[in-house]
Amino acid sequence: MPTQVLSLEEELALIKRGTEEVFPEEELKEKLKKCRQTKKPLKAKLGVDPTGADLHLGHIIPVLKLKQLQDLGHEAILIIGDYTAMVGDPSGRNKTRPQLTHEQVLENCRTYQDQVFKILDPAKTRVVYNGDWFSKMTFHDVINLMSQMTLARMLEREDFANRFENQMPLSLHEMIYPLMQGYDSVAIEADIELGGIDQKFNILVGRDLQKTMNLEPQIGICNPILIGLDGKEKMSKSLGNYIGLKDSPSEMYGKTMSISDELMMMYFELITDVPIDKLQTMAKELETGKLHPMEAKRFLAREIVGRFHSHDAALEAEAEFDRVFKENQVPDDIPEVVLTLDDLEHGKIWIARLLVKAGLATSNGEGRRLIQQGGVRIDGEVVSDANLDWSPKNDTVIQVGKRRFARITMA
RNA sequence: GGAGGGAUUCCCGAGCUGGCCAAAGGGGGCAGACUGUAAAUCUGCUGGCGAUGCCUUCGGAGGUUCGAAUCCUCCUCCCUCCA
Repeated sequence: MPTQVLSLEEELALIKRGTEEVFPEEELKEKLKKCRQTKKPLKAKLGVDPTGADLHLGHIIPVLKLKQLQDLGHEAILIIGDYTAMVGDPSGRNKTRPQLTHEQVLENCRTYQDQVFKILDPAKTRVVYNGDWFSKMTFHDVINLMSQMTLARMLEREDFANRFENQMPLSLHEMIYPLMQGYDSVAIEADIELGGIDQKFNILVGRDLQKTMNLEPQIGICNPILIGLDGKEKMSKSLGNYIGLKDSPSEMYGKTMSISDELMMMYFELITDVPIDKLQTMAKELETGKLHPMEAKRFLAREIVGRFHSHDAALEAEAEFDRVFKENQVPDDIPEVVLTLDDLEHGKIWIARLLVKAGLATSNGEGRRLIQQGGVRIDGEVVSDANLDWSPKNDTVIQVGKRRFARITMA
Protein backbone atom coordinates (compact mmCIF):
# COMPACT_ATOMS: atom_id res chain seq x y z
CA MET A 1 0.00 0.00 0.00
CA PRO A 2 1.53 3.33 -1.01
CA THR A 3 1.66 6.24 1.35
CA GLN A 4 -1.65 7.90 1.03
CA VAL A 5 -2.33 11.55 1.11
CA LEU A 6 -4.28 11.92 4.26
CA SER A 7 -5.11 14.81 6.48
CA LEU A 8 -3.66 14.82 9.95
CA GLU A 9 -7.07 14.05 11.39
CA GLU A 10 -7.54 11.13 9.03
CA GLU A 11 -4.16 9.71 9.87
CA LEU A 12 -4.84 10.04 13.57
CA ALA A 13 -8.19 8.31 13.21
CA LEU A 14 -6.58 5.45 11.33
CA ILE A 15 -3.94 5.03 14.00
CA LYS A 16 -6.53 5.06 16.75
CA ARG A 17 -8.55 2.31 15.14
CA GLY A 18 -8.67 -0.83 17.25
CA THR A 19 -6.80 0.71 20.15
CA GLU A 20 -7.82 0.72 23.74
CA GLU A 21 -5.60 3.56 24.75
CA VAL A 22 -3.24 6.05 23.14
CA PHE A 23 -1.21 7.98 25.65
CA PRO A 24 -0.84 10.85 25.52
CA GLU A 25 -2.93 11.49 22.46
CA GLU A 26 -2.03 15.16 22.28
CA GLU A 27 1.65 14.36 22.04
CA LEU A 28 0.98 11.93 19.22
CA LYS A 29 -0.74 14.70 17.34
CA GLU A 30 2.24 16.95 17.89
CA LYS A 31 4.63 14.30 16.68
CA LEU A 32 2.57 13.67 13.58
CA LYS A 33 2.43 17.35 12.86
CA LYS A 34 6.17 17.69 13.22
CA CYS A 35 6.71 14.63 11.09
CA ARG A 36 4.75 16.22 8.29
CA GLN A 37 6.83 19.38 8.49
CA THR A 38 10.22 17.74 8.67
CA LYS A 39 9.35 14.77 6.44
CA LYS A 40 11.08 12.61 9.00
CA PRO A 41 9.07 9.47 9.68
CA LEU A 42 8.24 8.46 13.22
CA LYS A 43 10.02 5.48 14.69
CA ALA A 44 7.44 2.92 15.71
CA LYS A 45 8.71 0.19 17.97
CA LEU A 46 7.33 -3.21 18.68
CA GLY A 47 9.25 -5.47 20.97
CA VAL A 48 8.66 -9.19 20.80
CA ASP A 49 10.08 -11.82 23.05
CA PRO A 50 10.42 -15.02 21.10
CA THR A 51 9.34 -17.29 23.91
CA GLY A 52 7.30 -19.70 21.83
CA ALA A 53 7.30 -20.71 18.24
CA ASP A 54 3.69 -20.51 17.13
CA LEU A 55 1.94 -17.20 16.88
CA HIS A 56 -1.79 -16.70 17.00
CA LEU A 57 -4.09 -13.80 16.18
CA GLY A 58 -3.69 -12.33 19.65
CA HIS A 59 0.05 -11.95 19.15
CA ILE A 60 -0.33 -10.44 15.76
CA ILE A 61 -2.54 -7.48 16.62
CA PRO A 62 0.28 -5.07 17.48
CA VAL A 63 2.12 -6.38 14.43
CA LEU A 64 -0.85 -5.36 12.30
CA LYS A 65 -0.74 -1.94 13.89
CA LEU A 66 2.95 -1.72 13.07
CA LYS A 67 2.18 -2.70 9.51
CA GLN A 68 -0.39 0.04 9.33
CA LEU A 69 2.12 2.61 10.55
CA GLN A 70 4.60 1.24 8.06
CA ASP A 71 2.07 1.73 5.29
CA LEU A 72 1.52 5.26 6.52
CA GLY A 73 5.19 5.89 5.83
CA HIS A 74 6.61 5.56 9.30
CA GLU A 75 9.62 3.52 10.25
CA ALA A 76 8.78 0.11 11.63
CA ILE A 77 11.30 -1.23 14.11
CA LEU A 78 10.93 -4.76 15.32
CA ILE A 79 12.92 -5.43 18.42
CA ILE A 80 13.70 -9.05 18.96
CA GLY A 81 14.00 -9.42 22.69
CA ASP A 82 16.72 -12.01 22.82
CA TYR A 83 17.79 -10.65 26.20
CA THR A 84 14.39 -9.77 27.59
CA ALA A 85 13.14 -13.24 26.68
CA MET A 86 15.71 -14.68 29.00
CA VAL A 87 14.10 -12.73 31.82
CA GLY A 88 10.48 -13.27 30.84
CA ASP A 89 7.87 -10.55 30.93
CA PRO A 90 6.07 -10.72 34.28
CA SER A 91 3.15 -8.62 33.03
CA GLY A 92 -0.18 -10.07 34.02
CA ARG A 93 1.50 -13.15 35.35
CA ASN A 94 0.90 -14.69 38.70
CA LYS A 95 4.07 -16.62 38.62
CA THR A 96 7.61 -16.30 37.41
CA ARG A 97 8.12 -17.27 33.80
CA PRO A 98 10.62 -19.95 33.05
CA GLN A 99 13.90 -18.41 31.96
CA LEU A 100 14.98 -19.42 28.51
CA THR A 101 18.51 -19.95 27.40
CA HIS A 102 19.96 -17.75 24.73
CA GLU A 103 20.07 -20.67 22.30
CA GLN A 104 16.39 -21.45 22.74
CA VAL A 105 15.57 -17.83 22.17
CA LEU A 106 17.59 -17.54 18.99
CA GLU A 107 15.98 -20.65 17.64
CA ASN A 108 12.52 -19.27 18.29
CA CYS A 109 13.50 -16.07 16.55
CA ARG A 110 13.64 -17.61 13.14
CA THR A 111 10.15 -19.06 13.14
CA TYR A 112 8.97 -15.86 14.70
CA GLN A 113 10.25 -13.74 11.89
CA ASP A 114 8.94 -16.08 9.24
CA GLN A 115 5.47 -15.55 10.59
CA VAL A 116 5.73 -11.86 11.26
CA PHE A 117 7.02 -11.11 7.79
CA LYS A 118 3.86 -12.50 6.32
CA ILE A 119 2.45 -9.21 7.53
CA LEU A 120 5.29 -6.71 7.62
CA ASP A 121 7.30 -5.68 4.61
CA PRO A 122 10.74 -7.15 5.32
CA ALA A 123 12.46 -4.62 3.10
CA LYS A 124 11.04 -1.75 5.07
CA THR A 125 11.33 -3.17 8.55
CA ARG A 126 14.32 -2.63 10.79
CA VAL A 127 15.02 -5.67 12.90
CA VAL A 128 17.24 -5.27 15.92
CA TYR A 129 18.15 -7.55 18.78
CA ASN A 130 18.20 -5.99 22.21
CA GLY A 131 21.20 -8.15 23.02
CA ASP A 132 23.05 -5.65 20.82
CA TRP A 133 23.04 -3.18 23.68
CA PHE A 134 22.37 -5.33 26.72
CA SER A 135 25.30 -7.63 26.08
CA LYS A 136 27.60 -4.63 26.17
CA MET A 137 26.37 -3.17 29.40
CA THR A 138 28.61 -3.25 32.40
CA PHE A 139 27.38 -3.95 35.88
CA HIS A 140 27.84 -0.29 36.54
CA ASP A 141 25.42 0.51 33.70
CA VAL A 142 22.94 -1.93 35.13
CA ILE A 143 23.10 -0.29 38.53
CA ASN A 144 22.51 3.04 36.91
CA LEU A 145 19.51 1.70 35.08
CA MET A 146 18.08 0.17 38.22
CA SER A 147 18.45 3.43 40.09
CA GLN A 148 15.74 4.81 37.82
CA MET A 149 13.09 2.67 39.42
CA THR A 150 11.71 2.45 42.92
CA LEU A 151 10.15 -0.47 44.68
CA ALA A 152 7.04 1.55 45.42
CA ARG A 153 6.62 2.29 41.75
CA MET A 154 6.89 -1.40 40.89
CA LEU A 155 4.39 -2.33 43.52
CA GLU A 156 1.85 0.05 42.01
CA ARG A 157 1.40 -2.68 39.46
CA GLU A 158 -1.48 -4.92 40.24
CA ASP A 159 0.26 -8.10 39.15
CA PHE A 160 3.30 -7.49 41.32
CA ALA A 161 1.25 -6.15 44.21
CA ASN A 162 -0.91 -9.27 44.15
CA ARG A 163 2.04 -11.56 44.17
CA PHE A 164 3.66 -9.63 46.96
CA GLU A 165 0.43 -9.60 48.99
CA ASN A 166 -0.14 -13.29 48.50
CA GLN A 167 3.43 -14.06 49.45
CA MET A 168 4.15 -15.50 46.04
CA PRO A 169 7.71 -15.43 44.85
CA LEU A 170 8.73 -12.25 43.09
CA SER A 171 12.26 -12.45 41.81
CA LEU A 172 14.46 -9.43 41.51
CA HIS A 173 15.26 -10.21 37.90
CA GLU A 174 11.58 -9.80 37.05
CA MET A 175 11.71 -6.34 38.50
CA ILE A 176 14.17 -5.18 35.91
CA TYR A 177 12.10 -6.41 32.98
CA PRO A 178 10.21 -3.14 32.57
CA LEU A 179 13.50 -1.26 32.73
CA MET A 180 14.93 -3.42 30.00
CA GLN A 181 11.93 -2.94 27.77
CA GLY A 182 12.05 0.77 28.53
CA TYR A 183 15.70 0.93 27.74
CA ASP A 184 15.01 -0.54 24.31
CA SER A 185 13.03 2.59 23.60
CA VAL A 186 15.97 4.72 24.70
CA ALA A 187 18.38 2.74 22.56
CA ILE A 188 16.44 3.22 19.36
CA GLU A 189 14.92 6.58 20.31
CA ALA A 190 11.41 5.37 19.70
CA ASP A 191 8.60 7.81 18.99
CA ILE A 192 5.88 5.24 19.40
CA GLU A 193 5.70 1.94 21.19
CA LEU A 194 3.03 -0.60 20.36
CA GLY A 195 1.64 -3.36 22.52
CA GLY A 196 -1.36 -4.81 24.27
CA ILE A 197 -2.91 -2.89 27.12
CA ASP A 198 -1.10 -5.24 29.47
CA GLN A 199 2.08 -3.53 28.31
CA LYS A 200 0.99 -0.11 29.51
CA PHE A 201 3.25 -0.06 32.55
CA ASN A 202 6.32 -1.14 30.64
CA ILE A 203 5.67 1.43 27.94
CA LEU A 204 5.31 4.16 30.54
CA VAL A 205 8.64 3.15 32.03
CA GLY A 206 10.11 3.65 28.56
CA ARG A 207 8.72 7.16 28.52
CA ASP A 208 10.25 7.94 31.89
CA LEU A 209 13.65 6.62 30.93
CA GLN A 210 13.63 8.62 27.74
CA LYS A 211 12.80 11.75 29.69
CA THR A 212 15.67 11.26 32.11
CA MET A 213 17.99 10.75 29.16
CA ASN A 214 16.73 13.98 27.62
CA LEU A 215 14.99 12.25 24.77
CA GLU A 216 11.54 13.02 23.48
CA PRO A 217 9.24 10.54 25.26
CA GLN A 218 7.49 7.92 23.21
CA ILE A 219 3.77 7.54 22.72
CA GLY A 220 2.08 4.36 23.83
CA ILE A 221 -0.45 2.81 21.48
CA CYS A 222 -2.18 -0.09 23.16
CA ASN A 223 -4.67 -2.51 21.75
CA PRO A 224 -7.22 -4.36 23.83
CA ILE A 225 -6.56 -7.99 24.65
CA LEU A 226 -8.18 -10.26 22.09
CA ILE A 227 -10.80 -12.62 23.50
CA GLY A 228 -10.37 -16.18 22.27
CA LEU A 229 -12.78 -18.57 20.57
CA ASP A 230 -14.47 -19.47 23.83
CA GLY A 231 -15.71 -15.90 24.12
CA LYS A 232 -14.43 -15.58 27.66
CA GLU A 233 -10.70 -15.86 28.17
CA LYS A 234 -7.96 -14.04 26.35
CA MET A 235 -6.71 -15.88 23.32
CA SER A 236 -3.90 -18.18 24.31
CA LYS A 237 -2.27 -21.33 23.19
CA SER A 238 -2.51 -23.04 26.53
CA LEU A 239 -6.27 -22.51 26.64
CA GLY A 240 -6.63 -23.84 23.12
CA ASN A 241 -8.99 -21.01 22.20
CA TYR A 242 -6.84 -19.61 19.45
CA ILE A 243 -6.55 -19.21 15.72
CA GLY A 244 -2.95 -19.88 14.78
CA LEU A 245 -1.19 -18.14 11.95
CA LYS A 246 -0.07 -21.52 10.75
CA ASP A 247 -3.60 -22.94 10.74
CA SER A 248 -4.74 -24.17 7.36
CA PRO A 249 -7.24 -21.99 5.47
CA SER A 250 -10.10 -24.39 6.22
CA GLU A 251 -9.25 -24.52 9.87
CA MET A 252 -8.88 -20.78 10.09
CA TYR A 253 -12.19 -20.28 8.33
CA GLY A 254 -14.00 -22.79 10.51
CA LYS A 255 -12.56 -21.45 13.72
CA THR A 256 -13.61 -17.96 12.75
CA MET A 257 -17.14 -19.22 12.11
CA SER A 258 -17.11 -20.66 15.61
CA ILE A 259 -16.60 -17.38 17.41
CA SER A 260 -19.74 -16.05 19.00
CA ASP A 261 -21.82 -13.40 17.26
CA GLU A 262 -21.08 -10.97 20.07
CA LEU A 263 -17.35 -11.18 19.49
CA MET A 264 -17.46 -10.63 15.74
CA MET A 265 -17.10 -6.87 15.72
CA MET A 266 -14.02 -7.00 17.93
CA TYR A 267 -12.34 -9.29 15.43
CA PHE A 268 -13.38 -7.08 12.54
CA GLU A 269 -11.92 -4.05 14.20
CA LEU A 270 -8.70 -5.60 15.40
CA ILE A 271 -7.65 -7.92 12.64
CA THR A 272 -9.19 -6.74 9.41
CA ASP A 273 -8.77 -3.54 7.42
CA VAL A 274 -12.46 -3.13 6.76
CA PRO A 275 -12.99 0.63 7.13
CA ILE A 276 -14.55 1.82 10.35
CA ASP A 277 -17.56 3.45 8.70
CA LYS A 278 -18.39 0.20 6.97
CA LEU A 279 -18.13 -1.62 10.30
CA GLN A 280 -20.50 0.90 11.83
CA THR A 281 -23.02 0.32 9.07
CA MET A 282 -22.69 -3.42 9.55
CA ALA A 283 -23.22 -3.13 13.28
CA LYS A 284 -26.38 -1.16 12.69
CA GLU A 285 -27.66 -3.61 10.10
CA LEU A 286 -26.98 -6.52 12.41
CA GLU A 287 -29.01 -4.84 15.08
CA THR A 288 -32.00 -4.16 12.85
CA GLY A 289 -31.82 -7.64 11.37
CA LYS A 290 -31.08 -6.36 7.89
CA LEU A 291 -27.79 -8.23 7.93
CA HIS A 292 -27.71 -11.84 9.01
CA PRO A 293 -25.02 -12.56 11.64
CA MET A 294 -23.91 -15.59 9.70
CA GLU A 295 -23.36 -13.51 6.56
CA ALA A 296 -21.34 -11.01 8.55
CA LYS A 297 -19.27 -13.79 10.04
CA ARG A 298 -18.67 -15.37 6.65
CA PHE A 299 -17.33 -12.03 5.52
CA LEU A 300 -15.10 -11.91 8.59
CA ALA A 301 -13.81 -15.41 7.96
CA ARG A 302 -12.98 -14.54 4.35
CA GLU A 303 -11.15 -11.42 5.45
CA ILE A 304 -9.11 -13.28 8.03
CA VAL A 305 -8.16 -16.19 5.79
CA GLY A 306 -7.48 -13.73 3.00
CA ARG A 307 -5.15 -11.76 5.19
CA PHE A 308 -3.04 -14.65 6.41
CA HIS A 309 -3.24 -16.91 3.38
CA SER A 310 -4.75 -15.51 0.21
CA HIS A 311 -8.00 -14.35 -1.28
CA ASP A 312 -8.28 -17.54 -3.31
CA ALA A 313 -7.62 -19.70 -0.29
CA ALA A 314 -10.41 -17.86 1.50
CA LEU A 315 -12.94 -18.55 -1.24
CA GLU A 316 -11.91 -22.15 -1.36
CA ALA A 317 -12.17 -22.53 2.39
CA GLU A 318 -15.63 -21.00 2.27
CA ALA A 319 -16.75 -23.32 -0.50
CA GLU A 320 -15.53 -26.27 1.48
CA PHE A 321 -17.17 -25.04 4.64
CA ASP A 322 -20.49 -24.84 2.80
CA ARG A 323 -20.06 -28.30 1.34
CA VAL A 324 -19.36 -29.81 4.72
CA PHE A 325 -21.73 -27.93 6.96
CA LYS A 326 -24.57 -26.89 4.69
CA GLU A 327 -24.73 -29.76 2.26
CA ASN A 328 -23.24 -32.33 4.59
CA GLN A 329 -20.74 -33.41 2.02
CA VAL A 330 -17.27 -34.75 2.41
CA PRO A 331 -14.40 -32.28 2.33
CA ASP A 332 -11.71 -32.53 -0.34
CA ASP A 333 -8.74 -33.35 1.75
CA ILE A 334 -9.32 -36.02 4.31
CA PRO A 335 -6.86 -38.38 5.90
CA GLU A 336 -6.56 -41.78 4.31
CA VAL A 337 -6.39 -44.93 6.35
CA VAL A 338 -5.09 -48.08 4.78
CA LEU A 339 -6.39 -51.38 6.09
CA THR A 340 -4.28 -54.47 5.72
CA LEU A 341 -5.22 -58.10 6.17
CA ASP A 342 -3.68 -57.95 9.62
CA ASP A 343 -6.41 -55.56 10.68
CA LEU A 344 -9.13 -58.01 9.75
CA GLU A 345 -10.59 -61.03 11.47
CA HIS A 346 -12.48 -63.36 9.17
CA GLY A 347 -12.50 -60.54 6.64
CA LYS A 348 -14.13 -58.13 9.02
CA ILE A 349 -13.19 -55.42 11.45
CA TRP A 350 -15.07 -54.30 14.53
CA ILE A 351 -16.39 -50.82 13.89
CA ALA A 352 -15.11 -49.40 17.18
CA ARG A 353 -11.65 -50.69 16.43
CA LEU A 354 -11.82 -49.17 12.98
CA LEU A 355 -12.53 -45.76 14.51
CA VAL A 356 -9.40 -46.06 16.63
CA LYS A 357 -7.39 -47.22 13.66
CA ALA A 358 -8.60 -44.19 11.72
CA GLY A 359 -7.66 -41.85 14.53
CA LEU A 360 -11.28 -40.86 15.06
CA ALA A 361 -11.45 -42.29 18.56
CA THR A 362 -8.79 -42.78 21.20
CA SER A 363 -10.08 -46.10 22.52
CA ASN A 364 -12.53 -48.80 21.59
CA GLY A 365 -14.69 -47.59 24.46
CA GLU A 366 -14.81 -44.09 23.07
CA GLY A 367 -15.60 -45.51 19.65
CA ARG A 368 -18.43 -47.51 21.16
CA ARG A 369 -19.81 -44.42 22.87
CA LEU A 370 -19.67 -42.38 19.69
CA ILE A 371 -21.67 -45.04 17.91
CA GLN A 372 -24.21 -45.29 20.71
CA GLN A 373 -24.68 -41.54 20.51
CA GLY A 374 -25.36 -41.73 16.81
CA GLY A 375 -22.22 -39.83 15.87
CA VAL A 376 -20.73 -42.28 13.42
CA ARG A 377 -21.50 -42.66 9.72
CA ILE A 378 -20.17 -44.96 7.05
CA ASP A 379 -20.66 -43.48 3.60
CA GLY A 380 -23.29 -41.20 5.05
CA GLU A 381 -25.27 -43.94 6.80
CA VAL A 382 -25.56 -43.70 10.56
CA VAL A 383 -24.13 -46.73 12.30
CA SER A 384 -26.52 -47.85 15.01
CA ASP A 385 -24.93 -51.09 16.17
CA ALA A 386 -21.85 -50.66 18.31
CA ASN A 387 -21.05 -54.32 17.89
CA LEU A 388 -21.07 -54.18 14.12
CA ASP A 389 -18.34 -56.20 12.43
CA TRP A 390 -17.88 -54.48 9.16
CA SER A 391 -16.66 -55.99 5.92
CA PRO A 392 -14.51 -53.24 4.50
CA LYS A 393 -15.16 -51.85 1.07
CA ASN A 394 -12.40 -50.01 -0.68
CA ASP A 395 -12.75 -46.22 -0.76
CA THR A 396 -15.26 -45.82 2.02
CA VAL A 397 -15.70 -42.61 3.96
CA ILE A 398 -16.12 -42.91 7.68
CA GLN A 399 -17.27 -39.88 9.61
CA VAL A 400 -17.46 -38.91 13.26
CA GLY A 401 -19.55 -35.92 14.23
CA LYS A 402 -19.91 -33.14 11.72
CA ARG A 403 -16.34 -32.51 10.83
CA ARG A 404 -14.06 -35.46 11.32
CA PHE A 405 -13.54 -37.77 8.39
CA ALA A 406 -11.31 -40.53 7.15
CA ARG A 407 -11.19 -42.42 3.89
CA ILE A 408 -10.73 -46.15 4.23
CA THR A 409 -8.81 -48.00 1.56
CA MET A 410 -7.65 -51.58 1.34
CA ALA A 411 -4.03 -52.44 0.91
C1' G B 1 15.42 -25.55 63.25
C1' G B 2 10.09 -26.09 65.53
C1' A B 3 4.45 -26.48 64.81
C1' G B 4 0.56 -27.43 61.55
C1' G B 5 -2.09 -28.04 56.45
C1' G B 6 -2.08 -30.40 51.81
C1' A B 7 -1.00 -33.76 47.14
C1' U B 8 -7.72 -37.18 44.14
C1' U B 9 -9.52 -39.28 37.55
C1' C B 10 -7.74 -33.64 31.39
C1' C B 11 -8.28 -29.13 35.03
C1' C B 12 -10.63 -27.24 39.56
C1' G B 13 -12.57 -29.70 43.59
C1' A B 14 -15.74 -33.18 47.11
C1' G B 15 -14.91 -37.81 49.50
C1' C B 16 -10.99 -39.44 53.93
C1' U B 17 -16.40 -42.18 61.11
C1' G B 18 -12.90 -48.55 55.76
C1' G B 19 -17.13 -51.93 51.58
C1' C B 20 -23.11 -48.88 48.30
C1' C B 21 -16.19 -45.47 44.89
C1' A B 22 -14.10 -45.81 38.34
C1' A B 23 -14.91 -42.00 42.89
C1' A B 24 -20.10 -36.00 43.95
C1' G B 25 -20.17 -31.12 41.67
C1' G B 26 -18.18 -27.57 38.23
C1' G B 27 -14.98 -26.49 34.00
C1' G B 28 -13.16 -28.27 29.55
C1' G B 29 -13.81 -31.83 25.68
C1' C B 30 -16.90 -34.93 22.57
C1' A B 31 -21.73 -36.45 20.57
C1' G B 32 -27.00 -35.55 19.63
C1' A B 33 -31.31 -32.18 18.93
C1' C B 34 -32.56 -27.54 17.17
C1' U B 35 -30.67 -23.78 13.88
C1' G B 36 -28.28 -19.25 11.26
C1' U B 37 -22.24 -21.43 11.39
C1' A B 38 -17.54 -25.26 14.32
C1' A B 39 -23.21 -18.73 17.06
C1' A B 40 -26.78 -19.26 21.12
C1' U B 41 -29.80 -22.85 23.74
C1' C B 42 -31.16 -27.77 25.40
C1' U B 43 -29.88 -33.17 26.22
C1' G B 44 -26.43 -37.09 26.76
C1' C B 45 -21.47 -39.03 27.31
C1' U B 46 -16.63 -38.29 29.40
C1' G B 47 -10.29 -44.56 32.78
C1' G B 48 -9.16 -49.31 29.89
C1' C B 49 -10.91 -54.10 28.07
C1' G B 50 -15.48 -57.26 22.02
C1' A B 51 -17.47 -55.76 28.72
C1' U B 52 -24.24 -57.20 33.06
C1' G B 53 -18.02 -59.10 34.32
C1' C B 54 -12.64 -58.17 34.51
C1' C B 55 -8.22 -54.83 34.85
C1' U B 56 -5.54 -50.30 36.25
C1' U B 57 -6.34 -45.47 38.90
C1' C B 58 -6.89 -41.27 44.23
C1' G B 59 1.84 -38.15 45.29
C1' G B 60 5.69 -42.82 46.01
C1' A B 61 6.97 -47.44 48.77
C1' G B 62 5.43 -50.84 52.31
C1' G B 63 1.76 -52.62 56.10
C1' U B 64 -3.14 -53.69 58.76
C1' U B 65 -7.76 -55.97 56.88
C1' C B 66 -12.02 -60.78 53.87
C1' G B 67 -11.90 -55.64 51.74
C1' A B 68 -8.21 -49.16 51.59
C1' A B 69 -8.79 -42.85 48.01
C1' U B 70 -10.28 -43.66 53.10
C1' C B 71 -6.50 -46.66 58.90
C1' C B 72 -0.82 -47.28 60.21
C1' U B 73 4.70 -46.61 58.94
C1' C B 74 8.48 -44.48 56.01
C1' C B 75 9.70 -41.27 51.79
C1' U B 76 9.11 -37.14 48.05
C1' C B 77 7.09 -32.48 46.85
C1' C B 78 4.04 -28.02 47.97
C1' C B 79 1.87 -24.43 51.37
C1' U B 80 0.98 -21.76 56.19
C1' C B 81 2.60 -20.18 61.03
C1' C B 82 6.74 -19.56 64.67
C1' A B 83 12.26 -18.74 65.03
